[in-house]
Amino acid sequence: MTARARVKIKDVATLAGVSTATVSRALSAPDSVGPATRKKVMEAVKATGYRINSAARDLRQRRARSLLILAPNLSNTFFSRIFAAVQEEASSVGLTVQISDSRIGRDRLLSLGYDGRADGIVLLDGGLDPEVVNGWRLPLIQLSEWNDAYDAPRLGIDNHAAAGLAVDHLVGLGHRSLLHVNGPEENVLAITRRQGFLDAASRNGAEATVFPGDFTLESGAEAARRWAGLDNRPTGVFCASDECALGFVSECIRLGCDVPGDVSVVGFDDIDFADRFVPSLTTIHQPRLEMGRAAVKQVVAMMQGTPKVEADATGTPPERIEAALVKRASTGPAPA
Amino acid sequence: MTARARVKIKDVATLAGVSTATVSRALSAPDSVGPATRKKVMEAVKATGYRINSAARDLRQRRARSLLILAPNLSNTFFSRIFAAVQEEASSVGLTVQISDSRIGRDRLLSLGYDGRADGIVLLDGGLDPEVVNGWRLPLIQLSEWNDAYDAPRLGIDNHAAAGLAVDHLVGLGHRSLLHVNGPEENVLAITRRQGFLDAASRNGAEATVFPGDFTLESGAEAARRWAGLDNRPTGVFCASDECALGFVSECIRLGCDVPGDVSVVGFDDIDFADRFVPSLTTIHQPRLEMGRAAVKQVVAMMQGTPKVEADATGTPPERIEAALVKRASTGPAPA
DNA sequence: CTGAAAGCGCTTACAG
DNA sequence: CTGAAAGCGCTTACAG
Repeated sequence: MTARARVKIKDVATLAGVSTATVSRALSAPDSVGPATRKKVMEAVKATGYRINSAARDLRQRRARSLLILAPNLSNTFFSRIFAAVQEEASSVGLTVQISDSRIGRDRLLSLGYDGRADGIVLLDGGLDPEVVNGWRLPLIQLSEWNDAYDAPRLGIDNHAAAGLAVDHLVGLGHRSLLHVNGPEENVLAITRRQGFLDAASRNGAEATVFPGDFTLESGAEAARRWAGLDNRPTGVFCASDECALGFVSECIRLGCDVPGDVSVVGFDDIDFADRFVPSLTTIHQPRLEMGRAAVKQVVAMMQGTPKVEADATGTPPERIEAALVKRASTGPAPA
Repeated sequence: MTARARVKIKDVATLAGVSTATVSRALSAPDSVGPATRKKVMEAVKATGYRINSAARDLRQRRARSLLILAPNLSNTFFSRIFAAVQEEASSVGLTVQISDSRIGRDRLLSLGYDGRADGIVLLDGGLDPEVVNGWRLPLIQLSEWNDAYDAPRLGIDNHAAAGLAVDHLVGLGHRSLLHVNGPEENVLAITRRQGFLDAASRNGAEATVFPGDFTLESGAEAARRWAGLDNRPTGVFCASDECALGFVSECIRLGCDVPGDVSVVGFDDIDFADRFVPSLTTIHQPRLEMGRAAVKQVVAMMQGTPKVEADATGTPPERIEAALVKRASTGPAPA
């Protein structure tokens, strides 16, 4: 392990007494060279400690063997399992993974889709400039969040229907007055879940209120304080995210209220802490491993030239992932 | 935005009526070309929508403008803020970030340090084969976890002393019998925290017990069940991680015990949920943003040839980040 | 200030 | 089965 100059294919070729072309072939398609040659090359590789320079190979082959994940906030715990799933699936087909925050400058963002370092994109942000996204010349899939102006297939759960599951659950427990703590105003997930909440409440003939929020713990706590100040407190609460719901629940407890005795709370996502919180959180489960894996498969298929699947006649995006309500301890019968 | 062939520097040069060398210079060092030439080139760039092919530039310059982060578990919430900090800091100096799981095959792992796609590594895993790590020919910094057999500088808090802070806090509250829920057997952080716990307990003349664990929520819950079965239950518990501590606390509550009435619990890390849990968690704060930023600065300095800072005479690693005890609601006076 | 030419380290038709 | 040569898309001494 002494420090040595980087060995390149030419060094191996010289040592083995063959051409670089033969070394290249012996390494990438062993069957295409003679057994004796193969042996000589392999010995030279071992003796020199040669490892291929991927950057050079990538340039020559005009592909990077790399996937780019773009997310609006790398420290969001909702994403971490998706990252892990994407990494695992990508790795299994020989691709490396780059992760970047999608909220970087417009110019830098534009470059990402052009610079020859990635050959596919998994986009977790529905809030980017469509001109930038559509300007990229790379296979791309929208995961979780989406934007109708992006010209790319999407993958995710049915957020509208999922919100309905939460409402139906609360109504089934006897709650007649419902509160929704919203996500960020412009966020497509928030908009869809909110609409799903309103539609389901109306369908069930329940009273519906909406408080602002932004998916965070703190916004949930803030909503709880506001809720506590109400004259007629809704008894069933549906939060746009688990973090928000956990913030809501913990602030309620801090204020001396009982969950679910005084108020039932439902979250969204089923992050790891949801079933460890006290009380454990009733929520909508999003299968994040499955989402990450499916996204990679889809984008890899696109890289290999599979034609995009189009939305069917009803406008339903073709790639639906099943979400489900998980009943836990934060919801119970409405107080008498 | 019609689909068009990728435009390269030659196309720009032709349109502007100059050589590719001049285009290259106009773009990377505008002052080195004449104003009129510069203008012609810029117009041609705009007209063609040219964007540089980074892969080609990287190969020619023999650097990748990219940092590689290696972590043993991408879905671990402790890492997410570090990732975000690294990304932010790297981005501010023009570097992209690749993230990879460090628990991939040995061969694939070895390649990462050789393949010309990264020019620096931030390593968050102390459990890799030192031969592989030392075989890499790239500036590398160990962050959080470390391994004495790695030939690279490290950055992190003083885990031994931090464990002492937790113990002193519990002893100060009157706890005389202490329990530690350990991290994974072989993990250097776990070993160091455990030793810090034992040394501080002994220094304080407190009784000390250690249960196995692995940093996870579930292992904390398991330890709580085991604790509950004890005849003489320790009243002060120090867990090797926040997740473990939250698992311990929630299982205690589930078993009908009061925290901190019956048992005080201290965690380690100060993850986002620590202050939102009910009760909020007393823990050791690790400044993860600072850690991520400092790691990037250090590895960038190494890339620019700054000589490694050596450990001083006392053997103290030079790059210490301050950890601190954060007192919250999960700890209180020992029961009478 | 600008251009012709070499070269970063590979792969791949093409020819034999 | 193997090699000579071209080329992936850039940058950079070198010369003028």
